[in-house]
Amino acid sequence: MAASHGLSIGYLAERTGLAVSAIRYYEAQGLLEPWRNAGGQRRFHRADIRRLSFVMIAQKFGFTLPEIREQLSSLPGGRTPTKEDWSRLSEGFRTHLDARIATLEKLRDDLDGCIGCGCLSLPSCALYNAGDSAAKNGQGPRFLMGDSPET
Amino acid sequence: MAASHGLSIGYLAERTGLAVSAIRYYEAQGLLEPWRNAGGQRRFHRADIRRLSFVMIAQKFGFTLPEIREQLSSLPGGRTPTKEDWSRLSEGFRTHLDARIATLEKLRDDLDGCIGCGCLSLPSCALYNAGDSAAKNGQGPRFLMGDSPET
DNA sequence: GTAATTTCTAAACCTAACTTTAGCTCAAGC
DNA sequence: GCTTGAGCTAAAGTTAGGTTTAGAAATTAC
Repeated sequence: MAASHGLSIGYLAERTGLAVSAIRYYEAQGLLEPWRNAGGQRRFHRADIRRLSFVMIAQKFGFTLPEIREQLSSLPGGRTPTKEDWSRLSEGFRTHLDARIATLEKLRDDLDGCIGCGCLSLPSCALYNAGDSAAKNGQGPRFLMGDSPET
Repeated sequence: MAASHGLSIGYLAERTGLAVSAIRYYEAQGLLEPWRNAGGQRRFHRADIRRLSFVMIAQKFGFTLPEIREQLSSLPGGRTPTKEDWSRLSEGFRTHLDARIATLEKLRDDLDGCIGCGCLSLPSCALYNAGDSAAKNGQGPRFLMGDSPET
């Protein structure tokens, strides 16, 4: 099944746990570049298993496919990550992850200051500005939640 | 502009910073139940500003719209959250957030144990099982990244 | 009273990351 | 050599959370 002359897409799927359709999709996104055999079927390098493993792990850290493609293409000759490459790239994962955690922790701190408050006033409540990695609109919300009585 | 007999959707948008289309969408998702005036236009309670504020905050904590709808409907008579309701609901936010943070911290710990490793072996690498709030498929991945040589 | 703004509905479109379907071709097993 | 199973492509579908568009009706402003 695992032909000596390149791996089939089905074999790769079996080895990585990915769906065949996902592997084709990744190719379309430029994460892999299989060649074709005489009959037009995709053939993969054994190293592509490692490449796909890297993709799967990078996704866990919240990277998008375009970002992962960039990480992969930062490797000399667009090669598949080696053990040494991994050490370098994973430092970037660490940074990315730390930032996500910090954002959530800030949100938690703001929440703690708000649990007893309940004003939910949009102009003043810290929760509205907490955890924004980037401000969305020019103006941002002005608004409130503790307002006047009814209707 | 803010008619004494109910608020227009445009006014609500102005007060909350939400797009008019988003407010209509939230209504379609069951988060709001405006009534209609003689001409068929939506009219909202002033308390709906608070209701929308709650929705916006809950989204920051990672809740989906169906989840937020449930939280709102857990209130007696489907009322808009009061200060007291907020204290109770926000405890749930805290729990939810703590879980998300814990997941990411576990991922970070696993990464730290893996940075120098570089095996990326799918059957044995902790990164594959780290941070899964729920196992995805029946079987799960078996797989690897540290495999045999090449091609 | 008329013009400009809002609002209305329904349906289509958007992004991300895939999956599903349809209709065919290729490859492998016996 | 014939029957399956695996693979191929292109296009459409999926989910979440909305936005955009089109064309019509209501409301507000002057």
